[in-house]
Amino acid sequence: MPEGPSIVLVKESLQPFVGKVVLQAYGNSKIDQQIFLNKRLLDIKTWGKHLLLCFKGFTVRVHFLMFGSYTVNQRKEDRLVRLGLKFNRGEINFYACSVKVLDGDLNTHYDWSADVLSDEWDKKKARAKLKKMSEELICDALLNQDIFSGVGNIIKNEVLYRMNVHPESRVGEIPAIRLNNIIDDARMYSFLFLEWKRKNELKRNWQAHTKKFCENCGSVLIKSYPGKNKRRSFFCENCQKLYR
DNA sequence: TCCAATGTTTCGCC
DNA sequence: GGGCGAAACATTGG
Repeated sequence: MPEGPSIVLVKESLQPFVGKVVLQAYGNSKIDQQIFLNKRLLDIKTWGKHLLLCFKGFTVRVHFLMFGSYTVNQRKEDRLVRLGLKFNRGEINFYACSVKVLDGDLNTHYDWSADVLSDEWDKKKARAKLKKMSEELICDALLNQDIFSGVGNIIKNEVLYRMNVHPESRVGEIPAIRLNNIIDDARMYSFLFLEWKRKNELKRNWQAHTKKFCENCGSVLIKSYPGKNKRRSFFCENCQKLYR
């Protein structure tokens, strides 16, 4: 569920509710649920891993974290609903997610150019941000949502494998061309992820994530928890160059 | 059966 | 107050 492309698919699946009016809101989220009553769902957007339900004057941000889920027109019997929105025809239910209300103009809350899946994605800005953190390891930088909003651990592992760069490489030591390639591939792979996930063949296309062997050279892939983030990394010491 | 894990925020300590 | 790490949250597949 959680990486950016998966959230785009959630958005797509909820399109039938856009333009509809909320008749009832419920659930155990701490937000004031009165605010939804008789309000029209105007639009659904995403910013990286954030799902954004837009109403007049405010937006609800849903973040699925690791384990969040949702159902459409049905409920999970054995789960508490975090936030449910009932419409004239049908309902949306969110579970085990983070829910927050954002007031006013969404554009004051989000820099769309940081979202790797956005039309407004700006790789030059990503480049400039990376320049300011030359000591950072690339495995941490790729997970930085201010730079690569929407990139998660799977995308991180796959991009570094595809670009032949070791996760513990220092950003400032990676040659400019190669760093540019990583930036480009973060976006490119995110779209591949989206289409593979849509067709239910994402896992089949993983080359590094959770893999045992390098399909290029046959070496055993290293599994470790590098960097500040200490997130699971899979990489080939033979094919992925360490810059430091 | 158990454990790790597609994520992020908050809290406590130094 | 900053930096760091642990804890918290909560679900599912391997």
